[in-house]
Amino acid sequence: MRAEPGGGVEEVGSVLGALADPTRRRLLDLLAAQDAATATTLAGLLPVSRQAIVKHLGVLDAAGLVVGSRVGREVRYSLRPAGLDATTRWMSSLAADWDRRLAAVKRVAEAAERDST
Amino acid sequence: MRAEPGGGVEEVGSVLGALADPTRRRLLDLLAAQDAATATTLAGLLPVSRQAIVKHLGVLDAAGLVVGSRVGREVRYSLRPAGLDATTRWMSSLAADWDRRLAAVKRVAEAAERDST
DNA sequence: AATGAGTGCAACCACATCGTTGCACATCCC
DNA sequence: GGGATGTGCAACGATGTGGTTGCACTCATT
Repeated sequence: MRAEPGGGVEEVGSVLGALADPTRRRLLDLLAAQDAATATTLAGLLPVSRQAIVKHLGVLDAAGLVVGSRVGREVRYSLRPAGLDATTRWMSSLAADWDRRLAAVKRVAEAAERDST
Repeated sequence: MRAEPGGGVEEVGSVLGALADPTRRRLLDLLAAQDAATATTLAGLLPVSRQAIVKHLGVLDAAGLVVGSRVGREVRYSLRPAGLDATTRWMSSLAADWDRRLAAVKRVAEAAERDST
């Protein structure tokens, strides 16, 4: 079963982990630019072997960010709108979450400031 | 020199990498909940050694998400509002970026749909 | 049917990462 | 001063990760 961002805590890590690698981010960029591509094609655009690309696509797939579908003898990979969409939403909520916490931290800092002066 | 999210591409990776580890995310949670804490204290709250905590805090510091300041014989670590703030902003812009691309992908998909029918 | 392009699987290597332990050094407090 | 507490450094081990290569297999094309 593929990871569905927005679900459990486990998925958070898989998405962040997938996004942490620069080659995988480039892969997402490339896929966004051309809708769909095969591992072999992508390997021609990046300075790594096809097998390395395949592994990266596997990680991205496991994180629910990408999907591959077989067409004849080749496998076309493309972005997974649902997964990416969920990820962006989750990121926004995480950002909001942190905003709340930072606000709390700032309040404490200001209170300490007042106490010391 | 510490990483400043919102700056170059390199920092993106360091922040995502820092956030990818569950123990580090818990560390951020704990720091958000109590404003400041030492590595020794934090080690008491998590199932890992103090040294492991120290390393994690080092990674978080390198990503600009946390800061440690010496107070007598102990070192108090706390969240770094500037770094986290920049990170949340960057995440939002990344999300927006993806939204644009996904919209483009969807247009292409719909066009293909029209062509094939 | 035979060749070529594309994929899948497995072994392997180098290196990073997460975790440990042991010990030396600094600092507070009696 | 001397003991307790906290930090810093270093070595080490296990495991994960990014990358490679080699080879077998599948499918299209002629």
